[in-house]
Amino acid sequence: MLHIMIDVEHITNDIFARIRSKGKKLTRIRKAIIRMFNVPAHAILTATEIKSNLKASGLDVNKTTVYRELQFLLDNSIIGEVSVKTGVTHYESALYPHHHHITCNSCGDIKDIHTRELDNSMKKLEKKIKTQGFKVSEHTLEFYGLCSKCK
Amino acid sequence: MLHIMIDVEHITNDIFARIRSKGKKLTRIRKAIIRMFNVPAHAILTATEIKSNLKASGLDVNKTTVYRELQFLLDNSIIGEVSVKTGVTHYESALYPHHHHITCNSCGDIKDIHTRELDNSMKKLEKKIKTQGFKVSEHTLEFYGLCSKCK
DNA sequence: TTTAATGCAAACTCTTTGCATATAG
DNA sequence: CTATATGCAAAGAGTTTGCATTAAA
Repeated sequence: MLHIMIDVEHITNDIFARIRSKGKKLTRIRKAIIRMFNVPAHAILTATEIKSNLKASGLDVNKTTVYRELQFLLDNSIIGEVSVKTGVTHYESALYPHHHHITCNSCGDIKDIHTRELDNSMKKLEKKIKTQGFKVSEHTLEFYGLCSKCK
Repeated sequence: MLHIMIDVEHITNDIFARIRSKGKKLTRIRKAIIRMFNVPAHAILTATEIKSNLKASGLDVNKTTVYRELQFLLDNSIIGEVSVKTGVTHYESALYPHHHHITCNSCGDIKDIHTRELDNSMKKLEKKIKTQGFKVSEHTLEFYGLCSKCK
């Protein structure tokens, strides 16, 4: 089992500093959402989940604000979209090492997968695609199946 | 460049036979949509695209019918969802060899990618994931970048 | 003739936009 | 103060549902 250490506090402070330096504001809501994404367990969240998490912690925020905040965080490369075919957009921190996901087809739970053994053949493949006319900037790899609870 | 020969007519007839044997009906609309997916070029389509393709060929079909037909084809494993993060659900034939896609971030065009060189390490990886409690049933691999026209 | 498929209207979810108000810096 | 962020209402996509009608087998 590969463990990757992540200094959540350091990452979070970097994000806050970057936002300040751009003249944008660090509101309670913004800070709460950024902290929600940047936890050791690496949260994968939808707009609705963020809204209810905020409510649970005493912040009753309008859904419009949540969507606008997600757009802001996307624009500033603080979060990214997760490519899972569930119909609803999922987001995750953009500041964690490159990794992939496995989604449980039964309960919908999503877990991280680190696939260093694939990285080399993946790089070769992207070069091959490049020679075929396409310039590859990123890729997503998603696994689907049943988690230990559901199988 | 790897070419894979696909007997479209044979695949299509198999699908038609399967539908008949289940007591479902082969309507003009159903046949037209199935043929739309099962072409040598391997179509990747949205509900809206299907509706306008049908209209172009003289069949003005209600959008509800298109969505219900897509659901029917999904339920019968005749098509599958494509995992691209564009916000709209894309579908493709489920009866083509396992492959992946590259999406152009500029024009939205999607092309097939065959990645046989990756298959072995992918299988190993899925076994590894299995030992970690998850039962993997499928995976998606999507590349994003710029196509030759847009770069 | 019987079951499946279709059209239409309406509803529902997710997401975005316009505008007035509130708040961080 | 002044730009940025927020709330509210409304609109817009994409998709689904209920019910009456049509068409395939």
